[in-house]
Amino acid sequence: MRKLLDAGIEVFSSRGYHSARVDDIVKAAHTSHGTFYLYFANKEDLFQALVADVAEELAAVTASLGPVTPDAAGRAELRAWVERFTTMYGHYGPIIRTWTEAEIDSNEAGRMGTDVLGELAGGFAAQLAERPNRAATDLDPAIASLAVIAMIERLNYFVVSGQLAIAPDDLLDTLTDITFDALFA
Amino acid sequence: MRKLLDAGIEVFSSRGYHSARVDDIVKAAHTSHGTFYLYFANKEDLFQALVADVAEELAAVTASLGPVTPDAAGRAELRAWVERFTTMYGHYGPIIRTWTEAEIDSNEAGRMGTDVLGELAGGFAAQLAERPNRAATDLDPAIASLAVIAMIERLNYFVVSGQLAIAPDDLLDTLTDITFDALFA
Amino acid sequence: MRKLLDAGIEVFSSRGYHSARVDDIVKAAHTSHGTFYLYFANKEDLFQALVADVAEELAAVTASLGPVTPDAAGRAELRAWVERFTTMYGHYGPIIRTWTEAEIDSNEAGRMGTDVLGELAGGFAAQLAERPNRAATDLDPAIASLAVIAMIERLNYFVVSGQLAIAPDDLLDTLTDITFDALFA
Amino acid sequence: MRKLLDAGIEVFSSRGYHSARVDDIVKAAHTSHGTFYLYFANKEDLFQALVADVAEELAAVTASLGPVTPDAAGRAELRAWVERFTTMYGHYGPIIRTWTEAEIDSNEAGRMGTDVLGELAGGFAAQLAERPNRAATDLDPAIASLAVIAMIERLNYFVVSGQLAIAPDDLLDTLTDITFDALFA
DNA sequence: TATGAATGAGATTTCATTCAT
DNA sequence: AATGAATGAAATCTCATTCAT
Repeated sequence: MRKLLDAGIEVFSSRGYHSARVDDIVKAAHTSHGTFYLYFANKEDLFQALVADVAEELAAVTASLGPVTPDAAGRAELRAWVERFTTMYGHYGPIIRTWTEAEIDSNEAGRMGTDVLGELAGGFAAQLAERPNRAATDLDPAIASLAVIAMIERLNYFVVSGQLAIAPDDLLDTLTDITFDALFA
Repeated sequence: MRKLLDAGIEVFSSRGYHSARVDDIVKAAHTSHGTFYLYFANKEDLFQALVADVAEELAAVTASLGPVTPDAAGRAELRAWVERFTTMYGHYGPIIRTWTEAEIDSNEAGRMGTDVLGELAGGFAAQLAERPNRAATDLDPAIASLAVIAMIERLNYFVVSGQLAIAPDDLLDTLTDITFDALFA
Repeated sequence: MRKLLDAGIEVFSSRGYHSARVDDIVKAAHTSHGTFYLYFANKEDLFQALVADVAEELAAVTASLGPVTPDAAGRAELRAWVERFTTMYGHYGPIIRTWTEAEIDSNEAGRMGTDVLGELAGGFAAQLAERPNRAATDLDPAIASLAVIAMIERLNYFVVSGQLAIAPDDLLDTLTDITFDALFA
Repeated sequence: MRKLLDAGIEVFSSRGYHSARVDDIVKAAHTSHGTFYLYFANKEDLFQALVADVAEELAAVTASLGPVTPDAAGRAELRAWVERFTTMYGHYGPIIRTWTEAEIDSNEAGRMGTDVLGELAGGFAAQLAERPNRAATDLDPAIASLAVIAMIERLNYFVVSGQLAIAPDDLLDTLTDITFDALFA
């Protein structure tokens, strides 16, 4: 079963949800079709299991955000968080991007897409809501948070998918600075 | 042929690239399979034609960016540009998000994905490159530009796909402010 | 119409009956599908028209056989006849071999196959029947005639189709000698 | 798989290569399309497998030719060989004639056509080459051998395909006599 | 008489899923 | 628990034929 899950990551990552064949997965797992259907009801079921793993990881990352104060210490805290996100994304990113593809279907897994990004954004928004003076700026914290999360996820996606080649530090610095300036400065 | 292209937009939008069947497209176009293959070699060929249309629109939007000076006028110029992008995305967004799905395949259309976002980012980066004092900040203009473009595209995506419900003005204001502060302030 | 017939020879020759598409034929004839169906009811109809041409040529060759006496003069006469057959086959052979392919179908043209070879054989058999002393050998003239006709046709086929490369004179000499010895010596 | 091969013989025999549909074959084999494509990549692949079987049989027949001396014993040997060929042809002939049809295509199976007949002819030619006095006649042994093989194959074809109705003994006697006189007398 | 865009029946091929062993 | 051969529904694609112009 673990072999099947790992094979699922591998195959969904390289071929995407729709193009991934059960045959590819069982071959990668060195097992048989029969075994596949012993553990999972169907292709989507396996995918959901992977998505559940990813959601757990994402939740952990969300929870790991400490207070981002409007100073250098806050910026360092934020940078560390972006780094954790990036590390996590480096591992599960391929599934997340497949997830994006599957979103187009009206299946359960698909609908989870924004929810999880929304949760990440919620982590930022929660901190902002507690800052009275933040109201001074005219940006809605919820929307702005979602915007920067969208940016962080999307830029990581381009890096993970190999479409964008930049140094890890540049990625972190850029995302941290824009996020910090936009939300926490 | 026009009917087929329009039907293509419709079907790819609602079902995504892989789930769209040629049968759906010809039904939506009120024509026959034979006619489809008269004009297009296969499903991907039709998709590529649509992508070419979109790429043209994107290029037009890219070219339409006037000078974004670090003042209120510049911010207004940027906001107008974001609005044009959002309008265009409202129309072609469904194809762009399908495009994102197709990116997973190693086909020609897929590979165009980042290229075009890269072009949009290039529009920003070009302006920044001409500003001598910009060098003061430590962000690489190219990467930062790509980051905000990723944000703009992704947030619009969530809105267009109905996963995020916010007022159009809030969307524009948020994206404009973050972008302006990150790149042009 | 002549253009279509010629195009038919060309296309049937190069692709065979089943693989030849009406589209190929009209393209080769520099005309249109509409025009094709103006002159011919369907693909088979055009093929039948070509077969009728070939049958006519074959009948002419059959009729051209003079008396083959059991001496050098007879051998020369036979050789001249084989040469005429070979010349004719060089032109219409491709259609004849397509004909062989079409024989497998239960269409009218197909069924004509052996009939015409039978006619050619009949030309030989008729002469043998008039020779009283021929009865001395134990071969049935009709069957032996068909056998050598089969040989002549088949060997020419291999030459015409490019599967067998031999000098024209060797082809003629071999076929003439075997035929002469088998039937007329 | 054996069922599919047998069904292939049956269907190719009755409909020919191009007209045979995979659907016909799986129906004849009482199996499904899926199973067909489990064992064969496509229609041609199955055909090639059959051709390989036939080629093997043909090679066995070729190898079975003993010395054909220029006397009654040699003639008997030859007649026995022709009988073996005819028996084999009675079984595999339908595939061989389909093979002839497929020859028109430029596929691998097609190209094997003359090669195998050439092998059969080679069996004759090899014996003739060892006979010093044979050089006396002016016929090239290789060409003459091919001519009689063409005759034997083609006449058997007409019999097997039902286009020619003659007694088995007449067929054998005719082919044996002509071949013996042409090559071995 | 000539055209060629449009048609749709029918052929090939794929692949998620089942089930006897 | 594990297997993998078998299935067949569904998808893609072809091409002979029609018909409005």
